[in-house]
Amino acid sequence: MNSVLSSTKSESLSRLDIEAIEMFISFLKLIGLPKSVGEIYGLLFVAPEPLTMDDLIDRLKISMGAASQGLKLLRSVGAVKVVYTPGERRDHYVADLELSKFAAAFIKEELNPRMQRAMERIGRMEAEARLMDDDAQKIAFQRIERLKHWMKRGQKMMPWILRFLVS
Amino acid sequence: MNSVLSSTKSESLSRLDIEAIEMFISFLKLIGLPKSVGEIYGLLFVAPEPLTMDDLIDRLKISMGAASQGLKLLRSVGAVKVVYTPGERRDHYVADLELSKFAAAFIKEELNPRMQRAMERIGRMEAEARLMDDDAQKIAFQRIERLKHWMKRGQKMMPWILRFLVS
DNA sequence: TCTTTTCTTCATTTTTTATTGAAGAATCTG
DNA sequence: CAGATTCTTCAATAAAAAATGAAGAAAAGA
Repeated sequence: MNSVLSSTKSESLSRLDIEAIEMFISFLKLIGLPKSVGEIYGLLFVAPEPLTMDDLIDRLKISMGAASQGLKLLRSVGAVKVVYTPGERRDHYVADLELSKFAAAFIKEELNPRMQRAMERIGRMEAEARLMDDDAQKIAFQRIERLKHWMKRGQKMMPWILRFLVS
Repeated sequence: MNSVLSSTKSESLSRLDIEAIEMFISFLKLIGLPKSVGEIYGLLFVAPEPLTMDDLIDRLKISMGAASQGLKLLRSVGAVKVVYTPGERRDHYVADLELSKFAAAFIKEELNPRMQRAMERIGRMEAEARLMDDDAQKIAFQRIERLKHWMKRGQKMMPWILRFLVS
């Protein structure tokens, strides 16, 4: 059992905690993640010891559902790890400090699939354009070329970015 | 006046239009822009001739307000230009095909300001950490170092990305 | 196996974000 | 400058996204 002294429960947030949390809320929002996920990761990032879900619920004042789902997401992108603590019933969580995980997940889960679908779309657009009369066709192909150009550029850039991120 | 034949009003969307629109909705959403902005840019991107706000309202079935605000935003990032058409009362709009404008605007308006604020935050975090006792301080500085590391990495990367985008 | 604790899921509610459309400002035309 | 047209703004509404918490599943211990 936790002694009264060692319990991290119901400790309130330090200024350091709050700075970290606000920072991650802001950055993670950028890649489309909800506030609660930023809060959870932010707190875990600065926490000197692993925290339980209860700690998070308690200190961040978020619901059980938000905590569970947020941790699930963070685990799925590898940004949070479970630390099994012998003699403790609950799971304990720590932040993986490798921030590139977020960017990598964003690229993998958001950007790449869209690019994939865009390539298919471009194929269909070319088929449509071929049915047009000369003038319209010329303009259409010009624009489609532009799209292809940017797609290629994106695809050339991505591996480079990933390599840069991984260090 | 528009002749009955040349009027582009109330023409419905071709499959090509729809592919382009869906594509831009999807990509612009990625950088936090609303659907209506994607629709507007998508249609302008494939339109062979400049369109008026009315054309957009008509063909996309969006409200006057959405059209006006969407065009304002797109103009502000340089993704749409006004083409003055002699003898025509209304403004005519064309898409700037330089897609990098979106990425550049995103970096300038979203990413950079956040990085700026993050740097300030990190300064405050260091001040807070200095007030902690030894053990906690050591851990705190370790994490703060990590943040600084990623900030530097980001800031090194950005100009490179921008140069790459501009071509 | 039964009981207790911890965690997950998901229907509902809340919050946030985007859209609408009417009022009125700005612009053009004669 | 009056009248008509076009465009912008913004309060109200609608739509989308996130958070809540209760029901129950999974896991651990007795």
